[in-house]
Amino acid sequence: MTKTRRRGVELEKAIFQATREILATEGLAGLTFPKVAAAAGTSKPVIYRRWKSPFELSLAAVQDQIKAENNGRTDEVVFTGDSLREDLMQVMKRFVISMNTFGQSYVTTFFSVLNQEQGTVISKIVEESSTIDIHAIDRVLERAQTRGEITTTAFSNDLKLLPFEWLRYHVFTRETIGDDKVKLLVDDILVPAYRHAGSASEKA
Amino acid sequence: MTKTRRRGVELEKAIFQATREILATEGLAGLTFPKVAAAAGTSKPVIYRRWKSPFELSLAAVQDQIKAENNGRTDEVVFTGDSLREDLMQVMKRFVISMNTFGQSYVTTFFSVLNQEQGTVISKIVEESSTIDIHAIDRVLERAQTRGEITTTAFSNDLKLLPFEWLRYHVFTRETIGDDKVKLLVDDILVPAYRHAGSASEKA
DNA sequence: TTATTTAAGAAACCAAAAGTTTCTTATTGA
DNA sequence: TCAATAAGAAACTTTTGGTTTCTTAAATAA
Repeated sequence: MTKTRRRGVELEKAIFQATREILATEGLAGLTFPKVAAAAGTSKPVIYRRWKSPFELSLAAVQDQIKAENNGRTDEVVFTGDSLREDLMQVMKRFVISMNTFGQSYVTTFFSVLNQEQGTVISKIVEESSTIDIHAIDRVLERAQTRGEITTTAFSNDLKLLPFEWLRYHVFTRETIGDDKVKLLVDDILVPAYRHAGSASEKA
Repeated sequence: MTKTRRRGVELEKAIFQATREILATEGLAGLTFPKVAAAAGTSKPVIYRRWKSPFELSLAAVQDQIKAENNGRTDEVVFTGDSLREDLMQVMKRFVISMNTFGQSYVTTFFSVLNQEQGTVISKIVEESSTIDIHAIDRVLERAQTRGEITTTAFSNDLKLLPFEWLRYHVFTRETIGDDKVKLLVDDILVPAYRHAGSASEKA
């Protein structure tokens, strides 16, 4: 009988997988090297040799998943709608999908809990995705302006980010985001807001 | 020299105080009975006799503070504005203030981290405050309808809760919520959204 | 194929900190 | 003043995270 002994990337994949499972069930606070080793069916020294802290391991595990699922990022989408509403629906639906897959554990585990230095690392990640989100909205707005649906594309970043942040909130609270929320967002919030900017009353 | 030895409510207050301090600095993950005992200047058995887990203690400590600061709840506010916009500003500003005081630690510490059963307890708390929030918005909308500013008060709870949830999101991410966000919310989001409902185009 | 290198896994060990028990004594109030 | 209650000190147990050592499987090259 040949004792099978995994090593290299194969072993690493198993460790990442185990890490993500613990992250999902117990959060970052419950992630310890001994637990990971047990869950991955390997030994503690293997983990300690590779990573300095559970936090670093968690980042690696999440990035591994993002890399694996990195087909169809919100960034490089081709918009095909023929109205502001259609384009917005495309952006938001795509966002919800990516959120409900890898985003689920990624966002949920990484907020709160993080003390001092760790917070900055997460801030970086959020900032990056914010850039992508804003970029997507900008393109949608430009298309809408070309069509003549809106009269300006000059909106604050706060406004542009609001829909994404609101959806993320619901990920925090472990709710499942359904089509109803997306529809509400697009039809009752975003479209009116963007159209409203062209109107008269701009109070200071 | 008389050895002073606290007991009863006096002692309990000190324990709650210490609990909140640890909660604020290290989060729920860092809250342990020995630490609380040390911080409160008492002994471990005192804590162990009263609470079953750090989580239960944390709930008690936060509720204690809520009870103490329970003057001026969003619920029983008398609205004095003479427009939909004014009333909305009052609601949201009050929310931000309460959020920036006890809400700060309360919300920040309790999301994520929570595994299974704990999540449901928190959901309860959030649900309760949601009820209050919706109630406040309802009253604002009724007043606006009476004034003739809007034609209906029939909006989904999702829509009514959106502003509160968006603000809470920013509390999560440890940002400070300024007047700019409140103004954006009221002028560029809420007022247009509520007014929009009366308009023609209601797509399915 | 065999020798050599690399790295995984088992097991024993250490240290720190959470949790428990016992006993003493201050405080309250009958 | 005495009895009942509850706080605090201290010793102890248990758990668990982290480290070290050694054995041996797997990969690589001679």
